[in-house]
Amino acid sequence: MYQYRHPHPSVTADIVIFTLQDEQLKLLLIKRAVEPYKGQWALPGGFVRMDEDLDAAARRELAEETGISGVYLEQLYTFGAVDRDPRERVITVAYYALIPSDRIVLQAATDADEAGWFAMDALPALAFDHPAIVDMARQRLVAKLDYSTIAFQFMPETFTLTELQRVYEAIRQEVLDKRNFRKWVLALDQIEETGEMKRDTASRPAKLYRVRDRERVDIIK
Amino acid sequence: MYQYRHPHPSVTADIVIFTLQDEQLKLLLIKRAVEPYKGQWALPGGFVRMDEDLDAAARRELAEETGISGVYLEQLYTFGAVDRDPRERVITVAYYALIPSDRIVLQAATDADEAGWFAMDALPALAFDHPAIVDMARQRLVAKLDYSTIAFQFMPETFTLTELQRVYEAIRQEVLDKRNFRKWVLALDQIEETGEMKRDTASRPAKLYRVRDRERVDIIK
DNA sequence: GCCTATTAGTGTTTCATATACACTAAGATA
DNA sequence: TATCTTAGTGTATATGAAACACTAATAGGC
Repeated sequence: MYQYRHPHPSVTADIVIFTLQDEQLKLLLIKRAVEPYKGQWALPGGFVRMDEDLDAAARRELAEETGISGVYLEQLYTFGAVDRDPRERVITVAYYALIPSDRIVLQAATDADEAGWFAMDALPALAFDHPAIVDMARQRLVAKLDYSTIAFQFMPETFTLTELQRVYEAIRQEVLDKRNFRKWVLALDQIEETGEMKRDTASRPAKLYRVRDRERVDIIK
Repeated sequence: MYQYRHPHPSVTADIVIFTLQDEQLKLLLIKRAVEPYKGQWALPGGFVRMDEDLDAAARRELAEETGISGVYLEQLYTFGAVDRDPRERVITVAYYALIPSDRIVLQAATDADEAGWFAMDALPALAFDHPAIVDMARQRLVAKLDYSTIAFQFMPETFTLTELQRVYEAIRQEVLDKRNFRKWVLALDQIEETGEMKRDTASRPAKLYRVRDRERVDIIK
């Protein structure tokens, strides 16, 4: 048992894990195996250990739930309403992560009872205040599309300009002009031609591109 | 004593309190009365109580340290490095607040041993990881100048356009073109003439303006 | 009362960036 | 070889940002 002279809250790290699949923005959710909200879908997450930083806790949870490491992860917001957890005071530091579409792993690799990808416009009922967390994460992602190169984090090693455009369109929920998009994205000077072509298609082959520096997310404008 | 089956961190709310004084961006700091970092300057803040939300904790600390309430307050980031506090694991949810220049209260009204306003370019040594917190707050403030109406939160009830311009110049550390600034700020459609003039000056009187909706901070562009 | 100093107030031109818009090219398949 | 499908490309227009200098109103000194 651990004793303190004043009451202490629990602190968790919850993660909104985004990916793009079938030209749709999707979210990884896990089905809760225990009360409260047993059987309901929720964001992956768990308690921050005493010997790990907040980012490390988020990365560990991400790895445990998805087997994925080395992806873009950013702190979103800290949610600490008194009654957000019916058991005890739990403050959660929410993160969001972006998974390249070629790194979506099998659900068998996950830690939880059941896990699944859900399209943003077809989410199931979520436990706790997770709807608010998801909503804020989506807003942040949409906002960051405009002033950063964050969207590249969704791309596989190589990709075509049309594929990249579909990512922007899926997140912003609108169609973009092809010529203007290409002009804009090439002017960012963040992607380069690989020299290869995408050939497995039944039409004209498309040039393949790669991100110059995958680690980096720049602020633009 | 409070007992838990797993170790729990302490959670605090620390606040970066900005104001503008003498055309300079300033920060409220308190001198620590106890170890660790006794005698050093630090951000105001304190433990989050079990029965209060995070925002409420930040507002309470703000009131205790400055006597000020009802000002703009926004969550900044949560800092939780393992060793950021030498005593025990302390995770701090950092906030920043903006104080109108006419609401700077006497230091006698504060809770702490000693408190004072410091210009951003002449800060004393700060306790804990507070330099990093202050730095992030300054960056956030500068960024928000460009895409929100946050700067109005620094203004008193009525003010002249020149005074408003000085606020932007102090925060952005650059001089702005008078005509372009006025065109831009009036086009925001967020301030209006009071009909009064500022007359206590030894030159041409200036029109006084007020913010239409002081509660509101809009995202612009 | 008038001259001087000080800050307030005002438009237009130029440049850069964003938007609108339609046809040709390359390969696969029938 | 004709057809289908997606890739790839340029220009004209509109909108917003930046550069730039003089007149107006008051206070204070003479």
